[in-house]
Amino acid sequence: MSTTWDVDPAPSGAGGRALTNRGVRTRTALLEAAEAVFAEHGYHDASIVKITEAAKVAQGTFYLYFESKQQVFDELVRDLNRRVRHAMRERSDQGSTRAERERLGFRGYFEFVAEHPALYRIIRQAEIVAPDILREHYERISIGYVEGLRTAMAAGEIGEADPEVVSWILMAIGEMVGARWVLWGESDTVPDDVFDQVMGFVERGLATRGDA
Amino acid sequence: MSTTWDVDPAPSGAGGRALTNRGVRTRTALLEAAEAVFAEHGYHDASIVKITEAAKVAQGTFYLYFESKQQVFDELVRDLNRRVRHAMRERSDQGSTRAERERLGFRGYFEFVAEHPALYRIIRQAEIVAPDILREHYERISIGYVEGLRTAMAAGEIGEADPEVVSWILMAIGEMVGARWVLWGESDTVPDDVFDQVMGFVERGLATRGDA
Amino acid sequence: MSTTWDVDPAPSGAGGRALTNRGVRTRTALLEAAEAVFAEHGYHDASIVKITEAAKVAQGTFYLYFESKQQVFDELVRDLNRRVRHAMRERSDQGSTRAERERLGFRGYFEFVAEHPALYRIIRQAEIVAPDILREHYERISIGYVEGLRTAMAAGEIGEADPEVVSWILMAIGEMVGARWVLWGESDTVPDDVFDQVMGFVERGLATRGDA
Amino acid sequence: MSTTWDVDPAPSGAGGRALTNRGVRTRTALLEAAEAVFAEHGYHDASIVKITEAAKVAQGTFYLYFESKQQVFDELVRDLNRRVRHAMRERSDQGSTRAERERLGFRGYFEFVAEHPALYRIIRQAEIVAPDILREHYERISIGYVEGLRTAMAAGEIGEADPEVVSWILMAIGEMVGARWVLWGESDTVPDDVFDQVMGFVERGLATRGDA
DNA sequence: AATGAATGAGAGTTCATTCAT
DNA sequence: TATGAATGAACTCTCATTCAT
Repeated sequence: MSTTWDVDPAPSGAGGRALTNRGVRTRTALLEAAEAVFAEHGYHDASIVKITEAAKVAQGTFYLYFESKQQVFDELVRDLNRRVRHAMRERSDQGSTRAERERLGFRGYFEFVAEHPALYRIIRQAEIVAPDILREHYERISIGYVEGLRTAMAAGEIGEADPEVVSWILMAIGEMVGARWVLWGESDTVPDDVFDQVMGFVERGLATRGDA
Repeated sequence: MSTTWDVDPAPSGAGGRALTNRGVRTRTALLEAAEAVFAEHGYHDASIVKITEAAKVAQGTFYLYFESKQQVFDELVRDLNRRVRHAMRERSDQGSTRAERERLGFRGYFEFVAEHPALYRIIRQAEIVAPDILREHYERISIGYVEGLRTAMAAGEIGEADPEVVSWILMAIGEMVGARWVLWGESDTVPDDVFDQVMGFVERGLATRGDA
Repeated sequence: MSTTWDVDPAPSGAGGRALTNRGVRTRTALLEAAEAVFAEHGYHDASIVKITEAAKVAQGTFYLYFESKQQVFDELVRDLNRRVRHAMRERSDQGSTRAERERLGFRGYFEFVAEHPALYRIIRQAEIVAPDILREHYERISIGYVEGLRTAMAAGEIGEADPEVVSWILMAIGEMVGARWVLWGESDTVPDDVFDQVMGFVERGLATRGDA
Repeated sequence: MSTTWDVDPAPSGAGGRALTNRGVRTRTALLEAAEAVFAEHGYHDASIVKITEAAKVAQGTFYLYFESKQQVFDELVRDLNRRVRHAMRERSDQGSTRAERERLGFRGYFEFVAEHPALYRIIRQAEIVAPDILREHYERISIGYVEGLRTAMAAGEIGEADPEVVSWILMAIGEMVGARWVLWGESDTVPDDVFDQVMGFVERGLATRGDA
């Protein structure tokens, strides 16, 4: 079920040129440094100097691997998207019932946020800095959701509803709760009682009219 | 029930000094210009030059009324917060049943977004540029919600649940749906079928277990 | 007979904005500094830092008055063009016979080169850096020549010939002799014997067939 | 009559080391690439990357054959000088009378310019980039002229005059007319009427007083 | 109250050259 | 002989802020 954009592209240099092993290492170092720096300072206050310093390479080296500051950012957002989706899918696959998979998926998402607060902030900046890629990001997560929702509806496990709308609602909840209780909160994860409240709301929202 | 931060503060100059009538006019012009410029270019690409040009004053004049670029931005976000809450409350007050008020509140929010897409973008930038004020923004909206939810729960109109968690869920849904169907969408408002789907989910989520 | 491009344009800032007295002074300082720096280092090795240092202003100040390095250069070339033509015309106007005016014009040109070797080098660079403006430069000088040549032909003082072609020949000679004997030469001016040789060639070249 | 600097020097590597066949091929490729790149972009905007890309070798390879960017440029100018002189001489040798040789020489020069506009631009840049070599360039052409002029004077074919001065005048005319009518002009060569005008001026200029 | 000239640090980016393989 | 990664200084240009009038 994996689509083309799930595939991790082979790393290449700024002109699309192939890389030696050494080149791959440097590129990775730069990408990781960029991730950290963007997260800490935000897109605009992240500078190439800071990134190259963090990667321990000279300024010019940056441009051997990326065409511009914007380009690394874009790549980072796409990369993050792949990783979030992977994390969620991996977790939810372990559940045996539909509801359990739902819970595990959310848990997986919150854990991901807790582990990569850096990346979370990057996504949020994309609204201004790379709007197209942000939409792509949401679309992709949405598509994954829609699939599962359709199956569950067909099986009568959840009520009939427009799966696309529902998918955006679920994303919304995940993102906001993640921000409020993981990023801004004091604890490292969404507290159990809050999590239960959230899942309660979601389950009722998804339920066939008349049960829940 | 209005709290202190609901009150529109009397405008003052950069040093907190009182303003003449002329001063008030200039300040207002600058604030409006800033709003437009921040919305169009984003925080970082908005420059003082652009703002003062739009306000038709000299560059130096800016600093007679604001201490820094950051400060105008903060003020703008706070101002926007007041306006959104006002718009929502005004609308929902016109409903007679709880569910109707809920619907009207959401409608009000989406209309506000449609009319002020500019301001919506400003809020989103605040995540990076003025995180404290952004949290303040959400908290205030949350508090308004919580009030209403508590009353409704007491009246048995909706199910028992942690009203704070629910309030954040409602905000999440409003914001994401607003972005997806109003800002990025082709239409000027959330299409009726989508709106119904959203409200359906919300009503089920809020419902007492066993009804809906 | 002065044309529009002979008129010295009122100095203005980068955005075309009007200048205060102080502004005019700074602009002039920058222009003079640019002239010196371009001449000494050539277009590419002339840097804004060097120019602003020479003008004793901060780097940013440069951009209050000029939009780019290229723009100052263009302006400088145009300015120089005005000055060369003025110098030549002024000198040649003092002559009483046609041949004398010819000699005085050349003398004026060589003197100008001797006094402004800086500007001479700037012109030469224009070939690469601002080719359109360079052609403009030659065209304007040519036009001035053509006028005088036509009159002289009508009066039978020189032979019939295409005045435009002749004008380019005269420019060519002036420029090359100026480079060879003034700029690269040891003396500060074209030695008398060389000058006489040059004028001899020119006079014969201009002469009506059969005399000289 | 050929002098030492007419001899095409055996190609060698950066340290003056001898080259294998393969080395010679690489070096030639670089030189040709450099010619094209300098001509298209000008000295400063020509980069080693562009040159090595055009030559299809790696960046580092450049420095196996040349010590610096400047050095290739110098070599290119010298090479060009050889070729222009060769082209002119070859053409003028075909004439039977002195005047005919004169015409053919000019024609040859203009044709060369038309065929190698690229190289023409390189020469012009040398004024700033490699002034000494530019003077060398003119000197060499001048010397060739002087020879011929002296012979013609001795034979009474042209008037007595300082042959050096005359040679610079002739170069001046060739260069300017070439620029004006070949490079900037619409046609591929100097139009016949212009050419006749030019040669008329030159012949009169060279003539013994009293004839022409 | 208002102007606009001036500042200067810092941004992203380029490029001739060197070095390790 | 050839590669291509790495360097780092230098470049042009922007902009929030201050200052003199």
